[in-house]
Amino acid sequence: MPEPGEWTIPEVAVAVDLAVLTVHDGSLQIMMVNRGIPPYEGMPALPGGFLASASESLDDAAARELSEETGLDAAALHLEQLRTYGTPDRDPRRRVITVCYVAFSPGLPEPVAGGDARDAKLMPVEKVLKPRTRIAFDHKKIIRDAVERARAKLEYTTLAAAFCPPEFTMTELREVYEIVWGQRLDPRNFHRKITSVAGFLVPAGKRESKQPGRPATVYRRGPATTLHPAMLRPRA
Amino acid sequence: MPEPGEWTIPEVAVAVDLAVLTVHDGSLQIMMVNRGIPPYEGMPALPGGFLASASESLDDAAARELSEETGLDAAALHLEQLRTYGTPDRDPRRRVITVCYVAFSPGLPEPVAGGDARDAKLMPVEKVLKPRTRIAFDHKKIIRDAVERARAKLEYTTLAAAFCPPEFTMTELREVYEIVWGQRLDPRNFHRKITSVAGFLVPAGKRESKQPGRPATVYRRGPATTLHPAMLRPRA
DNA sequence: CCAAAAGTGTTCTGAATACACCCATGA
DNA sequence: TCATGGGTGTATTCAGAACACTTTTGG
Repeated sequence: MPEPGEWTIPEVAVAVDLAVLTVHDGSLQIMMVNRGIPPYEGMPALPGGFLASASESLDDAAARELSEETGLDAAALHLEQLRTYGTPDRDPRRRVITVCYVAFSPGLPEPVAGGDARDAKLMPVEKVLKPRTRIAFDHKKIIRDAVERARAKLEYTTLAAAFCPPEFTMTELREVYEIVWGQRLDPRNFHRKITSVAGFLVPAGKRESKQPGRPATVYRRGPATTLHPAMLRPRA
Repeated sequence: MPEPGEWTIPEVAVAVDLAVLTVHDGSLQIMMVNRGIPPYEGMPALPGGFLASASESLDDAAARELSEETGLDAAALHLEQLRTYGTPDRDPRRRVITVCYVAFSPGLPEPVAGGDARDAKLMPVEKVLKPRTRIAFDHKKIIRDAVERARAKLEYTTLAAAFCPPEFTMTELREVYEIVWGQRLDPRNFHRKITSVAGFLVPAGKRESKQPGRPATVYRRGPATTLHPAMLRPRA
């Protein structure tokens, strides 16, 4: 292994990008910002940016960019590293590698106020991934990977609850699964499956009755993080 | 998103490291090199190094380092990105982030000849991960993640065959599972499960009879890459 | 009372487990 | 022929799928 200092270190800029997914308005949506300058001027892009200094950790940079560009609080969200993208020509100006993160956010009460988040907006993933929709850099590929990560994690973790507000009903949780997977699930078997996982949900001791019909039990997130056995996607 | 050129880009060196796993001598082993200089002089480390130029892709750098430091041919191996490690103090000399790859290699016929691979040697993972074993940088953590990746992938992919030579028996394949998972599996149920996955194995039309006992069918890798349904680890 | 949503019970089916048993070889 | 490992058959168990049915509300 050559040592730094012994040779010319290639000039590589290190960035972080964020794929913030949320379930909103009946569809899976992703937080995008509008690019103000070339390249890809005026096109939607993932929030992100370069390391602020040589001593900033990758996780800190991700949390900072999330807060700066979308006004969301990283401490309240589940942030995890997705993958690093480093094709030499992914930025036409210079060599950039970007360490990407995924975050899973509940539906936002206010449409993201404050901060530098002027341009941040939610876009349906389905629309973003359409072949004719133009997205900056290789961000479409990143979004595809992020969505696949979310889909896979629903199977064996309690991640779905991260898409829900602090208190929610079984139907809301089921809709998260249905929307992220794009599959209808049997409400009755779903109910049984979820309640059989110890610690996934804890009853809030309340009931909610918005529509006609029997009122639903209100739940909060429980301490469990993994599902055993997993809830596998129906193989369509 | 700030733009490169608008501000001072922090000086960050980008490296790739490789966790080359193999099943050898009845245990899961990993390719390590010996560090010749400080820091961590004389300690085992993962093979790896810095990007050769600003135009070298991450995948190419990984393949190049694999070949340079171990003499293995990346084209013949399954190489996949694991994760990026970028704690600010992981290298005491300067800021380094390292994009790590995992590779899965069959047991090596010759103990890795040629190339710059003078110091490359296999070490049992069990030994490497012992608390008292000292490993350079944060490489112990990386190795733990790589092993967990391998364990998980055996469940839902045909990766195990990548640990086997081109032709192998059902027992050799089962031993891969047993060694990587550290669990005994029932040979009879294993046989049925594997043969029921279309395209996992294709019979080579031969039989092998090294020990007393009925000769085993010899197989080659088939075209399948995923397992449906998955083969789950016994929950011990 | 009726429609609608929440939740329970029951049956059926597919897959994992456990293990009895047969097969084919070397010594 | 016997020990040894390869491979098949089969009963049991467990979990998911399908769906009838009960419960509890709004209108």
